[in-house]
Amino acid sequence: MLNSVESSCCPQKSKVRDRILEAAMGLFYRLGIKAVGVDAIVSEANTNKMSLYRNFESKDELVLEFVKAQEQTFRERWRAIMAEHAEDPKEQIKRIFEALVEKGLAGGSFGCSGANVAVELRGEEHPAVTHIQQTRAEVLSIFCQLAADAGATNPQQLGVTLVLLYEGCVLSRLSFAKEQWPALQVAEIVEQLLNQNCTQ
Amino acid sequence: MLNSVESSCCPQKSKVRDRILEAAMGLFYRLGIKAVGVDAIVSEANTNKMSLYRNFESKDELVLEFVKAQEQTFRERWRAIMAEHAEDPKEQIKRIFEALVEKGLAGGSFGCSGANVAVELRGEEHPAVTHIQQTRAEVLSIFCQLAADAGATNPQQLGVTLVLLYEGCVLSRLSFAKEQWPALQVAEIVEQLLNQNCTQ
DNA sequence: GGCAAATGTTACTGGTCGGTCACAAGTCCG
DNA sequence: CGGACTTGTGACCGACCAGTAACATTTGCC
Repeated sequence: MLNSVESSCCPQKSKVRDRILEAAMGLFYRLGIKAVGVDAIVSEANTNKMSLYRNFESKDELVLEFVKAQEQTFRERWRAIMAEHAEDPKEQIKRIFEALVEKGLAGGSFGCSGANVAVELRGEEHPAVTHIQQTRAEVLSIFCQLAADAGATNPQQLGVTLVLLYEGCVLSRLSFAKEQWPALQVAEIVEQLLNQNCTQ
Repeated sequence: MLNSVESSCCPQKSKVRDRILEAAMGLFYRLGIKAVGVDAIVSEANTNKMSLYRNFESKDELVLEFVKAQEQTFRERWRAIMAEHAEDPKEQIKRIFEALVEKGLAGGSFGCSGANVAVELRGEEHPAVTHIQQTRAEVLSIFCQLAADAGATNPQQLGVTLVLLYEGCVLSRLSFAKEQWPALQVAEIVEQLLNQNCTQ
C-alpha cells in the first residue's frame, strides 16, 4: 500500500530489484513466460522469493516490466540507427533491416520478445499485451514516415509493406530453421523496393 | 507396448479419441499449449483423463498430433485455392493472400497455430518444432515455384518476398490491434509486386 | 444372452506453481 | 555503539500439474 517513503537519499531503489529483473528478462526471453517460474528467476538472480515479492507485486508485474524494458532498448537501438544516418531516410530503412538480420543470426536469438509475449498471453487480458500493440502501431507509423521521407510515391503503402516485411523477418525466426530463415535476403529486397517505389 | 490388436473390423480407432483431439486442438489454438491442462481438455471433450491417456501417450503426443492435423487442413486449404485457379499462378498467389486476410479477420483468429507452438516451445526440443520448420520450408519453396510460374524475373527473390509478407501478415495478428493489422492492405501490395516483377 | 472391448469413475501420486509468513542475518549511517 | 532498513532463510499455503491404479459401467458384436 505505502510506496516506500523515498528513504533518505537513495536514487536507485535497490540492487536486488535490478538483478531480479535482469534474470527474469533473460529467462523470459529465452524460454518464455509460462515456461519460467518465479523460483527459477530468483535462483538465477542469486536471491530469494521474498526479495522478489518485496520489489514486485506479482509475476505479472514482472512480465509487464520486462516488456517495458525491452521496448526501451528497442527504441534506443532504432534511435541510434536513425542518428547514424540522419537526413538519409533510405539508408535508415536499409540499416534497420540489416541490424535485424545481424541480431537474428547472433547466438541466443529468439525472435521478438514482444510478439512472443503476445502469443503466450493470448486469451488473457494482460496489460502487457495492449502495451505491445501500441508499440507495434508506432513502428508502423515510423515506417510510413520514413517512406514519406524517402520520397515514396505511395508512402502509406510502402510503410505497410516495410512493416510486413519487418514483422515477417522477426517473427518467423522461430518457425524456420536458422539456415533457411528467409530474412537473410531481405536486404536486397528492401533495396529494390525502395528503388522501385521512390521518386529520386 | 502392444499396439491394439486391430480388433475385428473397426476402421476408426474410437470416438473418444477424436473428441479429445478436437477439444485439444480448439483449446491449444485459442489459449496456447502451456495455458491448457489435460483436465481442461478432457472436460471440454466430455470425457475423462483415463480415456485421454489410453489414446495418447502423453500431452506432448497430443501436441504433436495437433500440429500435424493443423498442417493437414492447411495443405488442403492451399490445394483448394490452387485448384480453383489452376494455370493462373498470379491469381493463385493473390487468392492465397486474400484468404489469409479473410481468415485473420474472422472471429476467433489467433494467428498461425504452428508459429505459436514454435514460440511456446522454444527452449525445448520438441518433435513438433522440427515438424513446423519443415512445413515452413515447404511454404517457401511453394512460393518460389509460384513466382517462377508467374514469370518472375527473379523467382527466388520474389518467392522470399512473398513468404516474408505472408509470415508478416499471419504472425503479426496477435501483436497488432485488429483494426490496425497491416495485413489489411496486403492484397494491393502483392498485386503491385507481381506487376512490377513479372514479365508478362 | 453373453462376452470382450471401450469407456467412465474415483482417488491418488509426486511435483511444481504463485504467493506469504515469521524470523534471522546483514548492511549502512549517524 | 545502536538503530533502521534491506536482504536472506525455511517452512508453509492452496491450487494446479501430468500421469496412474483399481474398479465399475457401458457399448457393440457374435
